[in-house]
Amino acid sequence: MLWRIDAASDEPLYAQLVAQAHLAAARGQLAPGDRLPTARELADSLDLNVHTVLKAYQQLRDEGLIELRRGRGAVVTARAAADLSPVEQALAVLVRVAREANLSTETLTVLVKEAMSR
Amino acid sequence: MLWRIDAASDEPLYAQLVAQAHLAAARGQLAPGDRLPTARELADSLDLNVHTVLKAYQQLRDEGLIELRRGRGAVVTARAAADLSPVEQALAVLVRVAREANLSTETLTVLVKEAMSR
DNA sequence: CTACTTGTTCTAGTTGACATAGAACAAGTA
DNA sequence: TACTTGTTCTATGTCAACTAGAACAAGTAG
Repeated sequence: MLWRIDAASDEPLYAQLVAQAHLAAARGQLAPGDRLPTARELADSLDLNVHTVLKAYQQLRDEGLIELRRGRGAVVTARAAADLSPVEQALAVLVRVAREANLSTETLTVLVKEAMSR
Repeated sequence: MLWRIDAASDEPLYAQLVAQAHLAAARGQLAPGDRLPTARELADSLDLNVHTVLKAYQQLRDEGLIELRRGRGAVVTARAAADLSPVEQALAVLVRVAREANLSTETLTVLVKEAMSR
């Protein structure tokens, strides 16, 4: 899969990695059993710190997308096959109506987090 | 309107204020022509710094919800009547499908910001 | 068994956004 | 004119994110 990181974004680097992995899995670019690059490899190629990548991997593990084993690296789990297309569709709708209401990205983010915490 | 601020939230205080004002306007608790408390007043009652409140007010002005005038304070604009119910509905859908896909709030936030930036 | 790989854990330092604090100022109100 | 209130400026403290380096543990591969 292709990793695209925006260092200028206000979104944490590790969170960007997590989101990208989810999208890749949803698009079939990551199949169950596939291996992600080792943390040290990915950190090298993206010019990030190993710890940043590891934080992303650990969150991906918490979310059930990968398994982590010492000496072996990160392996995509069976559960990773989850279909994200409903999410992308819901996202598109949300963005459209939010724009119509003149909501800033920041404001919308607060609303999303609030809605998720309920 | 009632202001509810969560100091423990990872969401910036000013952003919480902005989101709350939008919700209040959408729910009719803020009608065009209404005045918000002055920045100094609101800062006092919420135990925040004036600058924090002013930052929220300035963003609300940028988003077209209020007008700011020295000596007078913050007045809700006509545009504030925008209906947020489509947004709340879209939010509910998004949260449901995101939960089904096991996405964390953090991950979903990245996806939202990415979608808004396109 | 041995050598190597790779995630885990620890400490430490830097940076930038957020929030606080205080002050002077400008533009409007009464 | 006196007062209110947003605007702008400087300064400071705090915290998460990121970087950095090291030692360690558990697995892989020969």
